[in-house]
Parts: sequence; C-alpha cells; structure tokens
Amino acid sequence: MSTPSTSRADRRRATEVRILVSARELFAQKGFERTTIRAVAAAAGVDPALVMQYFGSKRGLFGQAVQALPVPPAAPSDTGELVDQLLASLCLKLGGLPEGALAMMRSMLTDQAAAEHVRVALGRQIDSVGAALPAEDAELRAALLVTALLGVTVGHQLLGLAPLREASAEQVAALLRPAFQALAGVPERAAATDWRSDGGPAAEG
Amino acid sequence: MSTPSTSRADRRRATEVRILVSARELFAQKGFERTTIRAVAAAAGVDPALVMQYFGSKRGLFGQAVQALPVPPAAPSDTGELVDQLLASLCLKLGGLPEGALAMMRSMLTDQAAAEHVRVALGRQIDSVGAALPAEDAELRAALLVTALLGVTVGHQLLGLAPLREASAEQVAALLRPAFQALAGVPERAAATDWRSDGGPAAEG
DNA sequence: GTCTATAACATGATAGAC
DNA sequence: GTCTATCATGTTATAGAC
Repeated sequence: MSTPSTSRADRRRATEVRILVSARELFAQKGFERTTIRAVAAAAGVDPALVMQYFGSKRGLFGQAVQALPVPPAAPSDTGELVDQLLASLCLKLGGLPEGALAMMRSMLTDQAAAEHVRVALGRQIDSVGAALPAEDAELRAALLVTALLGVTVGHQLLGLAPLREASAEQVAALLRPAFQALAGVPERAAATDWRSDGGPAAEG
Repeated sequence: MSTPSTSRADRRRATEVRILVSARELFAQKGFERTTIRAVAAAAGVDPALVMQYFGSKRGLFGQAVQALPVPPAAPSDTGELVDQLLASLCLKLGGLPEGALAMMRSMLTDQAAAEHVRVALGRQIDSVGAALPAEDAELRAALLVTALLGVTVGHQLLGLAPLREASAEQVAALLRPAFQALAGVPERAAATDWRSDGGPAAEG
C-alpha cells in the first residue's frame, strides 16, 4: 500500500497512549512503588521491555502518565467569591478527580518526587489564595484552607470514608461554606447575613 | 554467676526492641513498601533473617512496630468543648506525633492494611464526634471536621508545608476555632458573641 | 534445643544482546 | 521490538553455634 492508513509512527503513538492509559490507571490504584512495569505492559498488551524503551524508566513513565495536580488560577479579589471558588473546585474533586491527579495524590506520602510535586502545587495554591485574603495571617489561613480541602479530598477519594461518600457534593459544600468563610477571615456578621446564591451579586459588586 | 544479669530471654527481648525501634523509624520515614527487612536489620545491627524469625514477615513486623493511631475518647456533650478538644489534639499532633502513628499515616494511601486501619480509626473518631454534635447532619459534619484535621496534619507532618511549619500550634488553633465551630453547628450568633475561654459557659447553657 | 547465619528461590527493575 | 542477564528484595529452607 502506498498510503497506509496507519504508519509506523501512528502505531507507535497508539501503543504509547495505550501504555500511558494503563499506567495512569495502575498508578492511581496502587501508587508508584506497587505498580510494576510488567503489570503495566500486560494491561497494555505489550512487552515489558518496550515500556522501558519508550519511557526510559519507571519514573519516566510516571512523569509522562501522571499529569500535574490541577492548580486553578484562584485569585479573585473578593473573599466570598474565593471561598465559593474553593468549594466549587472541591465539588469537582468529589465528583471525579482526573485519574492522573489521583495517582499523584496516592503516591505523595511515599514517593519523594510525587511529594515534591504536590508540595510545590499546594504551595502555589496557598500563595494564590493567600494573596486574595484580607487578613494579616493570610498565608497561614490559606494554608489551612488548602490543607483542609486536601484532607476532605483524601478522606473521600483515597480512603473512601463512608460518611463522605454518601453525601452529595452540594451538601458538603453547604456545610463547609460557613467554616471556610470564617477561616478566610470574613467577619462573622457578614457571613451570617446572607451567603445564599442570590447574595452573590451583592458580594461581587 | 548463678544469677546472670542478662539471660537468653532478656537478650532476645532487647534485640526485639532494637529491631522494633529501627523498624518504626524506617516505616515512618519511607513507608511500608520502601522499607526493606535488610535495612531494618542493618539499622538494628542484626541479621536480616533474624527479623523474619522473630516477626514472621514484613507485615508482621509492621503490625508489631507501628502502634495504632491514637483515638482520643472525644465524646463531650458540649459542642464548644468538643471543638476545643479537637483543637487540643491537633496541637499535640503538630507538636510531635508518635512515630508509630506517623508510620501508619505515611503508608495509609499505598498500603491496604494501613489504609484499612486508618479507615477504621477515623471512622470511630467520626462516630464519636458525630454523636456529640447537635445538628441533624452530625455524621457528615463530624467527617468533615476529622478529615480537615487530617489534612492539616498531613500538610504539616508529612508534606512539610512551609506556612504550617512556621506557625505555632496556638496560632493554628486560634484560626481554626471559629471555622470548626461553624462546622460543628454552633450558631453563628453564639460563636460570634464570644468564643474566648470565659465564653464557654454561656455556650453550653 | 534454641538462637543465628547462610543459601536457595521467586519476583521486580533495569541494561545490554539479538 | 524481543529476549536474556544482572541486581536488589522478600521469603523460605537448611545448616551451624551455643
């Protein structure tokens, strides 16, 4: 055939993608250490050595397969809006975190590279949130907000705690909102006044 | 000597303790997977096979070396007091978590047995806290409180986030208190009125 | 006999040969 | 691209020391 529909390069790319998908899934399920090259290769239907050929090492495969943690821009000037944005991102996470981010979080306590990645990503998010907070303890408050979210996400997605799995994302967000507003430094009166959705326009203007 | 100061059994117990101490330290630092029997044996100055002889398997060693997560009784009837107790336990954690608990947390995302242990321990704590909360969403609120605490602890102890490491436990507790009161279901007015130590009696009445 | 050390076997990661 | 060799590790079995 003079013009084959699938060239060598195409087939190679397709194989790479198959390997990456299998790797992402296994890394998310079992973490970095307990995921074996052989298992990834078997899941992708290729020879184990081929995985090494393509990605150099298990760590190289991890880096390619696991995308960075999603770091939302998250720098609205209004504090109430910031809280809403944090809660919205949590809803997304509770709904379904991308498998790559799951894989990164799964390994963050036992793999140095993953730990460093998460540390940097969370640090950036803390800086971003902290810059939007009015209080003097902005950075610490931001760190507490971000780590609290991390804890809820871990408890839900990674540990599978029943009370969190059974609750809806909206329910979680509703309970968390006043707490986060307090943590963000919103005065109690302002927070107690009205924080329903129709209160939004008033807050953002 | 008719009464030797160190009998065989004594020396064996001393060796066991040396192994357990080394194991706990390595498990806390590197997690279950990345800790090898050989490394533990080397740190304890014994033969690797001896470790197997004593503890049966790597998992047996883990079970012996790593104590359970400390589960405080945590069932005061007063909500404000409950929040204070949670914050106090956090202060302890930030000050210095026992190495065994650190080891358990380090492995909770990548080791099934550790995950199950933590899941049960957190579940018990959630039930305990939930039983003390007045709101109808007690269990979910308790789960959010406990996982938020977990996130802060992880961010501080395991990830070493700078803003948390630089802050004092008292500072963290002070910022967290209003948020936790909101999450615990303390009415905004009561929380805003006065949540200093002398405000406690007013809240419980 | 009990404690300790050595060796054997299985699996996994990686590198080099074909 | 595939296969084999090498090294590290967990585990089991066997032999030696007291």
